[in-house]
Amino acid sequence: MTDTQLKIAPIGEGVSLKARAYEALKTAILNMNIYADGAELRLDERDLSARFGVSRTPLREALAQLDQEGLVRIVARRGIFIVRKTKAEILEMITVWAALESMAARLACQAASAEELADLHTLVDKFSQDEVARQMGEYSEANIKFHQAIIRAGKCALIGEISDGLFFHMRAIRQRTIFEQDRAKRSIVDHTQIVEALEARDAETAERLVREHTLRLRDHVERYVQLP
Amino acid sequence: MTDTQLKIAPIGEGVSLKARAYEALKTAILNMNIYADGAELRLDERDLSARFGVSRTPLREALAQLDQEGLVRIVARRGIFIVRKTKAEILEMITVWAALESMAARLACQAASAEELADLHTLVDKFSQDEVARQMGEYSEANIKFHQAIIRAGKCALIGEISDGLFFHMRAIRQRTIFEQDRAKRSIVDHTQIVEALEARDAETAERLVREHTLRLRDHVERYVQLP
DNA sequence: GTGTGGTGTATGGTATGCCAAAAACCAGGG
DNA sequence: CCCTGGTTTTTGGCATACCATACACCACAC
Repeated sequence: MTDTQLKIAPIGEGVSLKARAYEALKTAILNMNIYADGAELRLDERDLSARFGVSRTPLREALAQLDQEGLVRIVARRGIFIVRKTKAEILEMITVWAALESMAARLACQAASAEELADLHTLVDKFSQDEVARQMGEYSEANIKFHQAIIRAGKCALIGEISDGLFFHMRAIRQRTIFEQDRAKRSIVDHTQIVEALEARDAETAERLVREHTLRLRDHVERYVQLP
Repeated sequence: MTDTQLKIAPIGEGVSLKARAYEALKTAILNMNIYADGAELRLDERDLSARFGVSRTPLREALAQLDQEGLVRIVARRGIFIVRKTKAEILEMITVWAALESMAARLACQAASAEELADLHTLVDKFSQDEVARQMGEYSEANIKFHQAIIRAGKCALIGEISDGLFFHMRAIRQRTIFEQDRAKRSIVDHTQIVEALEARDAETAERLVREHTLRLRDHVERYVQLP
């Protein structure tokens, strides 16, 4: 495919300061272990604006957005605090995730292309063949990819958006690899069955398997994961 | 119950100007028929701040929040535009709604109190008995209450939050009573069956019925509703 | 020592003004 | 009449200054 149009170089960072501050803060919060004991959960507008080199205005807008997304909580004349999700909130997020991904699986039975199904198949095969050699971290990556691929195959952008938000909130927890403890083998079996149902275009079964798989994760977290 | 505590009057509206501007704008947009031909879909920061009697800063923050929620779209140096949802987006919202409410129904089979089930029963009986006499508007109200009651009975706050957002976005459409055209009788049957399944604590059936009910609405909209 | 009231300080909320880019407008030439 | 170029206006983005309140600290009375 030859370009007949002149592609304009993106000159400066065409992004607004607000958007950049938002991304910077989001990744900063993500890469921080907010569950550590001595973690500084308080942010200061003036300090941040000085460190970013921008004024408070765009920074405040970025923080307001993070507040709305639930990553931080802004309290008037008190401060801005990084939110630690409670266990109950985590469980609710997994529940919603189960609802959305199972619906995505249902949709995928109609909407998924043969190529997407092949990709899913590959994802499963890949880490079932040499599961032993894999480190938990790599398995976790593949695990995430698998679930995201199902959601994508459902072709419902809104499900994808909401799920992405949930994934983000849970990443701080998932990093501790607690979720996957002792669940890898069971997951591989589950995933295999899910792919089979998708390939058979069996919506009822695919939906049920995905839902049960994720709700089992929910129960696992409820029973064995302890959160501050 | 006698109050032994001194109830402090809320002196001034303890709410921030941003929050008030947000609410005002939200209801204003809601009460506006944005699908009319001559509808003014453009907002102006300075004009709004003058009309509200507040400065641009809190107003901008309120608008930024509405932007994130998808009610308006802010384009730098172009303007702020009220968003008209496309038909595809409406269909996706109904799909997500189906996923969430069916999960809520499943949860409700475990979590719903006898009282909540009785309330649901009442809601169904109420407008099945004298459905003929009801105006479509009243039916629509009862319809919404029914679905919200199911979600509440599931006891998952996050499902409630997300659903509320979806409901809001669809209200502009629902006001046109297009959704319910020719669907009232079928809905009443559906609702009756749903309540029966809930009362039987039959999670599988309740989930399936709710999902099918909402997905039928989706198909109805897809086929018969025409959006600009 | 303890409680109380005042005062200073930190911090988010708000108002205001300027800036740059996009759009609208306008004048001139063909 | 239409295109073209520049100029003005509009509009959201950003910086800055000030405000109001929650909190901490301290002096003082008991």
